[in-house]
Amino acid sequence: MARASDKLIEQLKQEIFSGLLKPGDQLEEADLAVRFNVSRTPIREAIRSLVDNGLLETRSRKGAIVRVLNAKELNDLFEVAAELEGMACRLASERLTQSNKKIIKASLDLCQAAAQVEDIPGYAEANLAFHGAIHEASENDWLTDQLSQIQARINVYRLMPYEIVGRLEKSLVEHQKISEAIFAKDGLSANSLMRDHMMLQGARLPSLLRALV
Amino acid sequence: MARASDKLIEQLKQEIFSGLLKPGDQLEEADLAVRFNVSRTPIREAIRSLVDNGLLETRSRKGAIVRVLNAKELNDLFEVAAELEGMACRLASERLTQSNKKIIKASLDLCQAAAQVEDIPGYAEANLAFHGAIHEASENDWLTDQLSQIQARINVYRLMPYEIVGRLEKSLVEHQKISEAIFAKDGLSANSLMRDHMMLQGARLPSLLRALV
DNA sequence: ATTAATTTATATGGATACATATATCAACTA
DNA sequence: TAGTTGATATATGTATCCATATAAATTAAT
Repeated sequence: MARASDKLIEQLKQEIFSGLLKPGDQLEEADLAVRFNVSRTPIREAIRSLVDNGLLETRSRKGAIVRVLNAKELNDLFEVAAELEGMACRLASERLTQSNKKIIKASLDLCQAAAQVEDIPGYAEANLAFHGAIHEASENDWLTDQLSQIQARINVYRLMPYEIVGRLEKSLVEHQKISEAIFAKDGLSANSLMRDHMMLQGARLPSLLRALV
Repeated sequence: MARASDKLIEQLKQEIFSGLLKPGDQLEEADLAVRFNVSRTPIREAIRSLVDNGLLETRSRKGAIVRVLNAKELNDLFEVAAELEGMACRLASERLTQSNKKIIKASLDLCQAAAQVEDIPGYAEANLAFHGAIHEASENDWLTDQLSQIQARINVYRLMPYEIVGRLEKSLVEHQKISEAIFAKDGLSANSLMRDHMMLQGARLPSLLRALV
């Protein structure tokens, strides 16, 4: 039997990522205990975990709130994300196996299919698959781990209604170029192409923040 | 008043980093509760935190043990550390302020002083100061945070008696070159010099692991 | 009427009591 | 003698209880 707190962690993460819990929202242990029909103990453990994870923050005796990232913090986060994504591309170039190549290609096809019919949620999913495929191809588990954590953090700020006028097409082209560089084992190009790709996302941050209310 | 679990976390970290608790050692909640004269509750919170931090690991109903990193995991960790340290150098080159420059210089002097008299613990401390100064100069708080966490992890494996025959001198020269590149605002060189510097450390891993018993 | 102080309520931090799963050891059978 | 099964013990997981700090509200004083 899985621990109750583990389920709670997943559930709360979902609620944060889905936007149900918005940055700044307060979490009260007693309320959560009633909602999830468990005692306060596993609730407290889950909250602690999420605090350590950086998704919540606490002030002494003031309970936990969903952490709010300001513009600089988000920018810093994106910079690190861009660097590590670029690193993954470099390593993938150096260590590419046939099977990983296939997986990257498949995810790229998904991106293309979604882009053609302008299926935005579909593209978002395919996009994650594409990046995930590259992470795996890096063969560095620590890196893969870090990136999935960072991605989770970024996703909190990504799901709000955002206009992607023509951005799907551009993103797809960038993906294609990145893949080509990896397949050509050109780690240097793959690295910088991915970094640029990520930084373009990051450049949209200010408008995201404004949308945040 | 600080929370009891916070103090426990620091204490347990110290014991892990100091080698008192070795990888594989089991931590029993009741024992710790007696040792620290608190109830099991803060003990459990501390353990959870350390598990999330990656310093401990748990299996269902089997309690917590000090996490053991195998050769590949350590290698993966070093690769990421090297990349992020390099990134810090690049950013420091781009954003260097006069005050940060002074701090880097000061830490470099500490390294030199320690190296001249072959003061190994002194050099280790100066080394941390040097890297820390560069982290700060990157002006990226997220990066600084990640690096300090990674450094803590690496330190667990670093404190065992390791021979540094002539390594102090070499390390110092590398530090000097890195600083020069940063001061010349040559981010590209600073990045790769630091990456190489870190990877040299990483290359000593196999012997470290053998020393681990 | 406004502000400050005291009291009261409530939510977090910590201790303890209780439930349950796993491991160890012993006994019995093949 | 070796292996399997069952009972007991122990450590983890959960619930609840108690203490205390903080916040809110009410009252009193200027």
